[in-house]
Amino acid sequence: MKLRPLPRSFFSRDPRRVAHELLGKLLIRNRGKRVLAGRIVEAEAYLGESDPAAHAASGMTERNRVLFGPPGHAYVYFIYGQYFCLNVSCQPEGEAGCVLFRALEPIAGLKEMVRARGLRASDGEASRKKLTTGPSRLCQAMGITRARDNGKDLTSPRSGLWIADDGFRRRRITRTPRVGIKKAERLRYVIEGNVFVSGR
DNA sequence: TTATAGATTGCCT
DNA sequence: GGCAATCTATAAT
Repeated sequence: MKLRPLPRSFFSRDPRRVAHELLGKLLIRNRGKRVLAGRIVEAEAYLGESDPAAHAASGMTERNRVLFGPPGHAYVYFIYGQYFCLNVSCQPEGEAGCVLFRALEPIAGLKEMVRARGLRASDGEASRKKLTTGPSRLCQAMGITRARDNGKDLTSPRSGLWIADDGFRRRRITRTPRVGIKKAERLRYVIEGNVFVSGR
């Protein structure tokens, strides 16, 4: 399997375009000799300061500064007192915008993911499906935290967290409203029929 | 199968 | 002080 990192130019575009084209790509975590990988099956676009639901809505703060930096970098935020969510910055430097990773299909490092999620190998299919289905679940499975990963360059394998094209060609893509957002724009992108897409 | 409550921190008004 | 781009367990149907 040949893995090619996505170039920075891929992310220097409108988040809607990036979210759509990210489906089917791989999110890869290298931890020492171990490799964790999942295929992106669900993502949401968040626009810049014009998007009231985006963290960038009211300008740059200490928390969201990555969103205004160069494209292709990890924006990890802490939510509900106990969870993390992973985004990748989009648009040229100076302009905000990002894509939220909402669900992966586990590809490599399943045993590690099971352990990181606090499950047991014997837990069965129902819980196996919940391994990386949901923005905070996938962060748990891949060991993504704000302290460790916020600001990392996702276009470089050397950062230990990166995005690759392995030649996979996704099938049909559906658009729906974003999860937990009142304004009902269809900025959520999912691979149609994929079992690992999150609920709602 | 769906509905609801509770967890628990830090960001922003 | 209010509440969030969530998840889990438990209860009700």
